Amino acid sequence: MSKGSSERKVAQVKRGGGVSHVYETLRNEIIDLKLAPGSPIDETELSERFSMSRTPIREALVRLSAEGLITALTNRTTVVSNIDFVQLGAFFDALTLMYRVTARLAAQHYDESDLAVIREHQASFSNAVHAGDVLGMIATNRDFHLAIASAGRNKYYTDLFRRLLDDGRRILRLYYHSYDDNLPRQYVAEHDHMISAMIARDVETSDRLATEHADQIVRQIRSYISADSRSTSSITF
Amino acid sequence: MSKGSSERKVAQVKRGGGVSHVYETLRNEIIDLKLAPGSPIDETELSERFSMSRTPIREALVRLSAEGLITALTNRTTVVSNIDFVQLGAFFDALTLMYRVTARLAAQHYDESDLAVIREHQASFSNAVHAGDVLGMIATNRDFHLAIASAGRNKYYTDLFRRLLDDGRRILRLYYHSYDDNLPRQYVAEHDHMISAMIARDVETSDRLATEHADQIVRQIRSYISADSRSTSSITF
DNA sequence: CATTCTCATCTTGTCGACAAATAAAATTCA
DNA sequence: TGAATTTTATTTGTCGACAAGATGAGAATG
Repeated sequence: MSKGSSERKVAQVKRGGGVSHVYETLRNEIIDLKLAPGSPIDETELSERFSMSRTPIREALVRLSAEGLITALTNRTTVVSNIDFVQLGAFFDALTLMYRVTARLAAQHYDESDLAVIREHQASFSNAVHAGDVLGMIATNRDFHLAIASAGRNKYYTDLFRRLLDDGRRILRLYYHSYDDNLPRQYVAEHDHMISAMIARDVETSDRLATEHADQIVRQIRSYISADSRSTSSITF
Repeated sequence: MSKGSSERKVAQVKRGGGVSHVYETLRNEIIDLKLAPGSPIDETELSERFSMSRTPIREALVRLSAEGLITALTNRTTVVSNIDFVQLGAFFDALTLMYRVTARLAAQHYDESDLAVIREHQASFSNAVHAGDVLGMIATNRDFHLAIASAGRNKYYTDLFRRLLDDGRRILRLYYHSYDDNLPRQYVAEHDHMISAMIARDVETSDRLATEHADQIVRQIRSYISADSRSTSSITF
């Protein structure tokens, strides 16, 4: 713009690769609450930040909008979607059901490669817990459960579960300062039990353990919300 | 382009309204199989057809891609997604579960306005059945069940259910020529029973009826597929 | 005659610019 | 002073054009 012709494009990785980069970057920032709910998103600003035209930026935003992570008001500025506390009950309901269903299906359909991936994520989660890395816990926990869902071989459940876990990440991120110290260790053990039941191809036990795990997490989040004074101030508009 | 300056834009409805028009038009054409699975989608061609630039066309395509209705290969032409017969078991599984869950929740949470909408769609379905309008049946049946899902007040379930019902529309559309004559009438009766159970707020009966209804539909589709010789030739990709 | 390389053409991905719509600021009028 | 209205400015939606990558035809070579 100002420097002239010599500066082409620094990190023009691939033709079409910039879009997914913007998409994933923004997606992570939204889920990790680096972009606060309700904060406006300026296309021109992003265009400068990623040093690319508004067109690919726009495409990434459309994708995020389709996922419900941002809300696009026509002709007005688009904003980061709010965390919908009104639908919290629906969230817990669906989350619990997906925990159960994916655990059942994983016990039925998993193969050795699935198991390897699951164990890997469980190890990462365990590491994050012992290191006291709360953000790592939240992320690796999500990956662990998503790996179980993948082993279940049902894309419909996997897709919904991913959406739920990501919404959950945002909520947990909001309350992570009060993240308890002993609960994560318990989660590690519960994960191990779930893996054992899956290996035994024991559908009913897998279901039961998943239910308990889900109930535990729901209870945890509920207690955070009721204990935290911010819960009311976060309910915007 | 050639005529000069006098022709501006004929149906420039609203600024930003063209995108959703393209989106919905293409969406319906894909679901109704007017656009065959695997058929290529040319942006320039659509640009001429809707008499607008490629930019809004592209935005609609990104949305459809996010929904999984079209598959975009980078730098290559995008195609209408295939009906995934490999995942058919997963489809039936998720469909049945959503029938059950939404019926349960509707019995718990519906209000009078929901009931009115549901009855309206049921009437439309009934009309389509008596008129022998197969395409109308498929569409109104979808709307009926989606209305029940809405009454359940859980956006996660509603969104997944919509996706499932639309995938189901494509499959039914593929086999509609063998659509049986007496089954639809039975469906009308089953729908009425489901409404009655909902009004009685009887969760367990709603669940049971939904399960039976789902099993019936799954059985129907399965019989079509096994009876139809096209089932193998349609497995493209 | 088959195979590989080259080149032309076509489609997509990206860009800069302009127009419409909205939000903000300034001005006028009661 | 305050409310209504005009003006300005910012931001989004759309456009036409160009460049990168891909597809396919035809030439060249073995």
